[in-house]
Amino acid sequence: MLTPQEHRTLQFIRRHLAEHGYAPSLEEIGAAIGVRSRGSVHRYVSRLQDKGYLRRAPHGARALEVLDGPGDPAGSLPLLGRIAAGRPIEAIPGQDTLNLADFLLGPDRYALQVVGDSMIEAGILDGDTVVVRQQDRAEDGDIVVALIDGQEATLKRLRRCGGGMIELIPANAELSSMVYSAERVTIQGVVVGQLRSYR
Amino acid sequence: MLTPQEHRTLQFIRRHLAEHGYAPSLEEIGAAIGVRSRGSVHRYVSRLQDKGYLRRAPHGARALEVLDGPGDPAGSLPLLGRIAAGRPIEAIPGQDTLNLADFLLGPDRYALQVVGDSMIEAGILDGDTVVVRQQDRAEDGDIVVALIDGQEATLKRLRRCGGGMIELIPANAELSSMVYSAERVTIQGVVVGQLRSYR
DNA sequence: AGAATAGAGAACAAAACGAGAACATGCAAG
DNA sequence: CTTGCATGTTCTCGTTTTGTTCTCTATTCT
Repeated sequence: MLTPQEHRTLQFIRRHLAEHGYAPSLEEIGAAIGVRSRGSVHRYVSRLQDKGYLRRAPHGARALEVLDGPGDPAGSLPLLGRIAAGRPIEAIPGQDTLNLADFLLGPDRYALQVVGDSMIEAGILDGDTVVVRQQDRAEDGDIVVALIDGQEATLKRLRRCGGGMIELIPANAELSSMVYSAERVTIQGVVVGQLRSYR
Repeated sequence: MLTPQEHRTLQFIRRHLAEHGYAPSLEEIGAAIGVRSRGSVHRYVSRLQDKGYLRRAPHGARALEVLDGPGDPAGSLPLLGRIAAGRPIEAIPGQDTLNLADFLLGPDRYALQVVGDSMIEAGILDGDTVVVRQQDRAEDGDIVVALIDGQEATLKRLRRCGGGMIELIPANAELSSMVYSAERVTIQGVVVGQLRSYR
């Protein structure tokens, strides 16, 4: 079992890792847990390593890695069924678990946070996050991340007009679609998923 | 594990790649992370390559490819930034990873697949999946799973009227809201998240 | 008192860092 | 083809940060 200081150390390392993407230095850990001496911090980290909570490369700066503690989330939700207005919730045969990874993850994917209302009628609201698969081709009707003149990035629905022209259609009646010659438009990726968190 | 500079380098390469479709030059990377010397940048890129985050063709200009880094924890996506129509993709300070579990999972949550268009103006489309937190209370304005007369389940926005009446408001101008006495309505949960997968 | 533990800090070693020179390579303009 | 430019590669140098190993002291517990 961990001592209070060891626990604080591990907590801080986890938090720092989540927040910055890289491990803290001994100095930083010390500042966080209220210890001035790097040597003392070193002792904590060594003990956490011995107890199997951390892995560490000798002499590598910030070469800390947090190992799986007990009780890490599995990444899935119970999928109870379908809800339609005015009916009881109906189970989906053969489908009782929603695995987030299967649902959204995949190779060459990344997330972008959407600013603005240009795709609101496609159910993509200001502040939503879209999952984009990186690729340079898209089909008509796909929602794409497009680069115009190598400068402006935008999220729009794609349609090919005749004559090498490309139409980028917002899903917002207040905005009008733009038509560009194909050379001016580069497709950076296609939206394959979307997610939102309330509050 | 990555050092802070290595991390910034990788983030910038990812973003540049997503936005422009080709890798940045050493000079551009240097400018982005605040290093004047191409040699130093080269060292970063080499180290990222050694650590398995990048692949690189020798002597090819801008011949960089981002691999699925060993440091990317399972169940997460690289969050490259914000996209607003007509602007370059802008990095989000202090936020470069989207952890699906943090984003959507939590205690007492389950998923429901939505059938119908009754919440379309709230960005919840037919076929979307909503994440619901099970609870029997909700605040005005929450989107709730409500059970009417213990029979019909429905997804609506909640509003309390005076006199023990409850209004369930669809987000669809073609439908009208329904008002029930409080006894007839049971709240099953509150929508806390939503996700969608295209194709 | 004696043993165990924690923090401070010194001293050293290794790694990371930034700069910049020098050279190689590939590409495109002339 | 030659030249020039952008780019990648390989160095060296000096500095700073970071990790490692000590010893010393204070505190706690038995």
